[in-house]
Amino acid sequence: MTTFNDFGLHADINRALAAKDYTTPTPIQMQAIPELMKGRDLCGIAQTGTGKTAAFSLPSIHHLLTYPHARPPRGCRMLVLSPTRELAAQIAQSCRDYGRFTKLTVSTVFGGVPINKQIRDLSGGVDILVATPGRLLDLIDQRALRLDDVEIFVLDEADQMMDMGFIHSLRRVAKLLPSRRQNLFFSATMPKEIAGLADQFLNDPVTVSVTPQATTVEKIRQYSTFVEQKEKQALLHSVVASEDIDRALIFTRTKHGADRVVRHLAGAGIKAMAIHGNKSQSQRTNALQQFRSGDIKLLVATDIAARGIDVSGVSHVINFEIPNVPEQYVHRIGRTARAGAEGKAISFIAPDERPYMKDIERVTRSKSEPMPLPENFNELVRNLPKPVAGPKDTGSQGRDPNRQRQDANRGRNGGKPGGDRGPRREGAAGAAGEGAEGQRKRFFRPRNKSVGAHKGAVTRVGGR
DNA sequence: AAAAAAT
Repeated sequence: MTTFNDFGLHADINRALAAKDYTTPTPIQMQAIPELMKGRDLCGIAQTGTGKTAAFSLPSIHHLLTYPHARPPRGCRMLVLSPTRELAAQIAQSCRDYGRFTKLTVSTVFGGVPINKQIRDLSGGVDILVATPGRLLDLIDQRALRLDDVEIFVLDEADQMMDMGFIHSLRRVAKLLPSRRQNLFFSATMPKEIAGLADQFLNDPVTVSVTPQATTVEKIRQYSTFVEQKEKQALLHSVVASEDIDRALIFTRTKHGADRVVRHLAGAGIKAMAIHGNKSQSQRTNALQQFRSGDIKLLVATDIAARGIDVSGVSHVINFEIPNVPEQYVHRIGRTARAGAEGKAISFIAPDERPYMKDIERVTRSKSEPMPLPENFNELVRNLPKPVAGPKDTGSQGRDPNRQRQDANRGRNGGKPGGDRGPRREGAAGAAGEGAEGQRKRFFRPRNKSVGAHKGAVTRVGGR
């Protein structure tokens, strides 16, 4: 049987693994680590929880140690991009753990927190940088960071990074990377568009897949209940009371919805916190930290927490509202039953959500078990405690009519999703010289066929 | 259609 020691990783890494009591690699680690140590590009189809972070960070740290190199001032040797701040923080923490017996430096940069410390951290250069796209570009624009020295580039949750609003940043980042580098690309699902992108982006990649396309994790028992939207809150209270919950993640479709659920729970004397993109970064960090520590057992979240967030002991995922993208369901319920544990997913399905659930069952090729409403449900609905007042209800209302900056960003993406309308619109950046070649659709440098794929094979770009 | 990500 393969153990971590068999990979021939740097001794300092093995020491860290031993300290963590890690001996047996997961399937993705088994497949990916040897190839990555050869310097190959990698296309990984995997969710977090499959051991993905270690799969890419261990061989990368090995590379950084084996080919020592002075830290490039204001640069980094390895760059990891993540779609959410929480995930970035989590990845950075893993890298620190694995590199704890080395002198490698790990930094993380994302928005919502002061930038000055990040600028200072970067000034002398770092070995590993984990970032979200917005702040990364901000730092680059401020000349606090450059990407010329990146040897390893990791794109995590690539399918989410392809979304509108991310893709522009991603293209910019890609252009700033040196052409010779190792690319690692991870995506939980691999729909056609992503596969196409991966193809442009990776150079003769090894493909590893540990979850068959968007299928539901086996260990999770899935239940669903048909319930009117208005009565979901009562059902939630009943579920919280009757289920043996260690930790539960409750997903809503909107940020507002998440807050409302928390206020209702509070009204019934049930402690819970919300996490979503309208909360300040400190509130977000705090909520996640309290959920991790067990101070709160219920975390109500938008899909900000659907991916990647790795909290052990999540016994239940409750879909208070059904996601309308089936893949998102897979991500959500993947927050439970992690690392061999068992888990339960319970979905509340309002009449108008039935089609979504159908879609989900088709995509996951699984069917959830019906969970009946409790006997005394009508009574529960009638006696539902009032929610505690929200911030809006408490104090001065609408004393803020100058709220018209919402649309400030609108102009940029112009909202035309698939719109290939005209080659012009490179938006804000203005006519940035940019090659005229038909590279509208090329998010990344075209894949260079130049054989070899070996370390030495210098890939050239732009020479056409 | 919503959410995320820069201020």
